[in-house]
Amino acid sequence: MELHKTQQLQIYNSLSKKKETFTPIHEGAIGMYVCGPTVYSNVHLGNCRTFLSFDLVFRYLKHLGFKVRYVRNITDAGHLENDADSGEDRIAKKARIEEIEPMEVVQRYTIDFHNTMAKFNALPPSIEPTATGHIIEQIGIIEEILKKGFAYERNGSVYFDVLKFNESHQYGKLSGRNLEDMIANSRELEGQSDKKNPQDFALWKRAEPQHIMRWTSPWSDGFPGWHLECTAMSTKYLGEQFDIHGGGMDLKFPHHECEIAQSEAFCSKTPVNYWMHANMLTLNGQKMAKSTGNNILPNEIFSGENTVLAKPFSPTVTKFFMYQAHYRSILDFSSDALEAAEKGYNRLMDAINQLDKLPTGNETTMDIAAWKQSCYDAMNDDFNSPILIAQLFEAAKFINSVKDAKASITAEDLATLKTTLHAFVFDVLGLQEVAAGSQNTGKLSGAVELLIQLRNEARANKDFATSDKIRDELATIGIQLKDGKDGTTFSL
RNA sequence: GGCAUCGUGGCCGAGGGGCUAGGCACCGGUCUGCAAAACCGUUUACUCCGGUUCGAAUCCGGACGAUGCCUCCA
Repeated sequence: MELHKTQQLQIYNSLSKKKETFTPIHEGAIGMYVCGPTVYSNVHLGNCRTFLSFDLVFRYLKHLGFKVRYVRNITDAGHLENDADSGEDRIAKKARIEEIEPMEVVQRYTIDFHNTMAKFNALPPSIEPTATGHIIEQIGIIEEILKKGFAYERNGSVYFDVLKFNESHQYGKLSGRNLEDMIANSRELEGQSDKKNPQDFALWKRAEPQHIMRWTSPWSDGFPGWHLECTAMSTKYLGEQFDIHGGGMDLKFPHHECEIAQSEAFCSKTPVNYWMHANMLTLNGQKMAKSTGNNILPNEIFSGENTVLAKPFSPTVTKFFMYQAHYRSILDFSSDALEAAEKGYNRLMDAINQLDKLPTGNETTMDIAAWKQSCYDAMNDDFNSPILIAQLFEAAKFINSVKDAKASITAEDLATLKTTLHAFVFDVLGLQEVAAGSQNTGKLSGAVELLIQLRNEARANKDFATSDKIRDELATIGIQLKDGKDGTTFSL
C-alpha cells in the first residue's frame, strides 16, 4: 500500500494562511507548478533555495507514493525592468551588453541553471516549459479574457482590467490586500501609460521598434506580459485546476495575485488548491537579489572564491544548511552557520557509514518504529525538514552508542533503521556523499598514507620528535591526521 | 504611509499555554606518548510592557526593533 494512504500530510496554504490536510484533486496523483527563473543572469543562491525547497516537496510527495507531475517554467521572454511603460527588456539589455543574441543569453543562463541545480542534486521537473514556446497559448488566453470583458486593448497593448475584475471577483485575496487601499496608496506613474488604472497589468505589450524579442499577435508585434506565461503553461499541462502552486515569497504580489485573476477571468475557476511560498535567503540581513547585487553565486561557494565565506563548501553541505531551516522562515547566510552545518553533516554521514559495520544483538534499546514515525511526522507537518534532521541526529547518536556497545540493536531493527535513514537522507533530502575526488587526490592520498606509515613507525620507536613533525607539517599544509582505534585517517 | 511576517540561550535554528527539538561552540569525560580528531555527558532561552489563566516563551493588546511586498526579482 502506498505510504500516502497511511501518512497524513499537512500543508501550509498561503491562501488560507493555515495548515490544511492535503487532499489531491485526483487520488494518488498530484499536479504541482513552481515559478522558475528568468534566465538573464546566473542563478544565485537565493533563487536556489526556493527551487531546493520545492525539490524537497517533490521528493517527499514521490516518496509517499504519489504520482507527481512537477512543472517548472523557464522565463525566457523579455520583460521590462519596470511596469511604467519605460525601461528595457532585461534579456535584450544583457544581450546588448554582452554583444550576443537574446536567445544566446537565454541559452547560456538556462544551462547555468541546470548545471547548478544538478550540483545540488535537485531532480529535474517533469516538464520544463518556456515562455517563448507558448506564445500561441498565451495569445489564446488573452483573446478569451478580452471576450469575457476583463481586458481592454490600447495602442496595440492589452491590459487586464483589475477594477472590472474586482467587481465580480476578489483581487488581492492571496496577498491580503484590498483594491481600495491600493488605489488610495498608489503613486502616479512616471511617464505616459496606456493603462486605465495603475493596478492594471499587461497581458500583451506592443514592442517598441528597438525591442528585439517580439512576436506577431492580433493586436501588435509585441510580447506577452510576465504573469501570463504561468497561467498559460500551468493550464496547459496541469489543467484549469491543480493541486499545488509554489514560488518565492516575493512573487506572491503581484505575480501570483495576477495569475489567480487571469485564471478566474479566463475559465471562471480558482486555479490552485494549495499555494506554497518559500521564504527568502538573506545575505548580511538583506534579501539576495540580482537587481541590488546583494547575492552570492553557488559556484563562488563551491570554489571558495568569495568575500563572504572563510572556506569553500560543497553543494550538499550548502543544501543541508538550508534544510536545517524551515522553508517558510527567512534564513540568513553566513560563514559561521555554514561551518556549523558542515560539521553536523559530517557527523551524520559518518554515522550512516557505520551502519554496515554495526554489531547486532538480541534486543534493541531504542524504539525504532516510533523513531521512524517521528521522521514521517516531521515531514507530514508542512515539510518540516529541521525536525526531520533533528530526528536523523537522534539516530546517529544511537548508532554511535551501538558501536561503543552502550546500546544494542537486532538484525531486523537494523535493517529498518538503515532503510529509513537511507530513504530520508538520500531520497527525500537528496543529500549526497561528498565525492571521492579526482585522480590527483588519489595520488595525494597515496603520498599521505606513506607519511602516516612513517609516522607510525616513528611512534612505535618512541621517536615523537619525528612523528610530531610529520603531523604538524602536514597540518600547516592543511592536511589533518586523525588517530582512531583502527588506525590513522586524514582529511583535507 | 499601506499590507504581511518575524523577534528563542555565545551562534544557527525548531517548537508553540504546564512534559521545555537539533546542530555548532564552551565545559567535563573516554581515547591518546602528548595533542588533534572521534565518541559520550552537560550548562546557558524565549525583545519589552500590560492582560487572560491555577499556570504564558507559547494566547490577546500595546510599544520597540528587523525583514519582505506595495516597480523587475526565487
